[in-house]
Amino acid sequence: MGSALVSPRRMRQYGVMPETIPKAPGARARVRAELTAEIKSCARRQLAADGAAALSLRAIAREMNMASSAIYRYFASRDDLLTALIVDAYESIGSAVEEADAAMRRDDYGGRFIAIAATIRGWAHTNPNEYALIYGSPVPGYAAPDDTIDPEVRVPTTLIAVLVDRCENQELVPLSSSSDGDAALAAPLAELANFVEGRVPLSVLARGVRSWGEIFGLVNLELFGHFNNAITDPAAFYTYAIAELADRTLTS
Amino acid sequence: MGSALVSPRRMRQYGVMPETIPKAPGARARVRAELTAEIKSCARRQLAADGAAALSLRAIAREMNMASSAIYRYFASRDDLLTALIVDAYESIGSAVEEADAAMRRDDYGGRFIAIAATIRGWAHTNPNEYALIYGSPVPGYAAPDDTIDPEVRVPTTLIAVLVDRCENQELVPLSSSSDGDAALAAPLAELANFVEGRVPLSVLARGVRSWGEIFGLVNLELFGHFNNAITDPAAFYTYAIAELADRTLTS
DNA sequence: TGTACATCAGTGAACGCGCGTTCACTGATGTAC
DNA sequence: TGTACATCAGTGAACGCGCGTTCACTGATGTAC
Repeated sequence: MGSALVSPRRMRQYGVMPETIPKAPGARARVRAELTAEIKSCARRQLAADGAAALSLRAIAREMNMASSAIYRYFASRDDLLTALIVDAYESIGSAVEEADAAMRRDDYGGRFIAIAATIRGWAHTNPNEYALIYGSPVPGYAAPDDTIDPEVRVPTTLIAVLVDRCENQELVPLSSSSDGDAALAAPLAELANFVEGRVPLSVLARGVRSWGEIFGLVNLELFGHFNNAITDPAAFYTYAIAELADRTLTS
Repeated sequence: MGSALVSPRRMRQYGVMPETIPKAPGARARVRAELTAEIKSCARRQLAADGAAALSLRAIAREMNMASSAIYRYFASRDDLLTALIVDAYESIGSAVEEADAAMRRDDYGGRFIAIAATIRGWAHTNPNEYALIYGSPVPGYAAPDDTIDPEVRVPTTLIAVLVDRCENQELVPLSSSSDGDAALAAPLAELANFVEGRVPLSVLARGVRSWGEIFGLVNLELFGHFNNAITDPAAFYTYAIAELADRTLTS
């Protein structure tokens, strides 16, 4: 593997970078990145088959025709691999949601909201076990490190951005029970309010959180089997529900 | 254990049933029921410590000072025990919710709704791992048998009962977008509609499902850690949210 | 440019562990007559 | 009523398995001069 590759140093001497010759980071680094990715995708396949708790380094090594000890060249421990998978999952759904949002006209607030909500369900259906990994019950004995926070926050941040844009760029008709509720909400939503820096009234922020809850609640209930024998067509119902939800979240 | 007990047959001869003497089902059956319960409560403790995937028959036996093989006198397999725990958890939250509902005046629809929603969150906080067991990601490699359906359905059924009562006993002002939506909802909600036998308009039924989603969505997000660094006081926010939700679910 | 050395990927054996489940058994409890 | 037999709870050893992780090692790739 990589036996015909030329070293980065030699490339720099030549002053050229032909397509067939690996780029700057070096052949070894590239192969390393590829194998790291392959381990993760293999792990993801295993995740899909048996869930996070059953994730096994030995099984991955077996599937990759490596010694089980070789995995430790790429991940320091099982927990490290799990963290990488969690981060990847958050980044994956985060990008999907951000792209869906970006594809809509900026001032089509309802459209953006619906696009985001639809993308969440779509991603969850395409990647059910990664979804369960990040939005299902926490893996026993595993404590997520701080690296997961930033990726985790991308979805709710995108949702909040819609609210912010809606409030900043359109004349805001105060939402029905807003004036009464704002005082009661100041303390409970303190952190979130600090994040949006007053660009969104508390009552609207509260609606945003409730929407966040409803979206993931519906997806959870469906994906984890609680709609069986009750909701005949979950996709159609979801479409209906998020249209209504967009309406009530973004208009007075 | 039970060495001084008198047999049921002898009791029947005596014609008396002193408190100190075991009742009809027989001493053995009673001890058996007690030990079965003890195994389950021990398993529940283990669940709380390490999650469902880590549930171990050997660990339970160890904690109970039994041979690991003895557990098989009470549960045919690990999956059987897991099923029993799942059924118990559903029954537990089901009873809690039904009792909370029953404690309210029948025609206080908002109060009943709020009581139900508050009880769900309360139960989840008191029994976080049982909650995760039934509302979190499914246990890998475990397929819930049909015995779990009836207990599972108690919570949503109680919620629906409030809607039914509300629609049957109060003059119903049609909910805003109901007339338009009903056609689109007929197919997706067919099974549920069949269950309520037309006592509730489809648009109201849809609101019920959405509420169900929001309630469990909010509880899930909070319990599984997604409110960290965002919602400062989840309990207060939840109280606010379900009050609003009750409003929008039950009034026009 | 070629050579000497350092870095790194991957190996295979081993450690120590816990698991679910089966089985032949002992002894206590319940039942029929 | 007491006795003979059947039922059942619980034991302890064993089977076969997979796991995460460590370690000393080999050989290939990259680097400095």
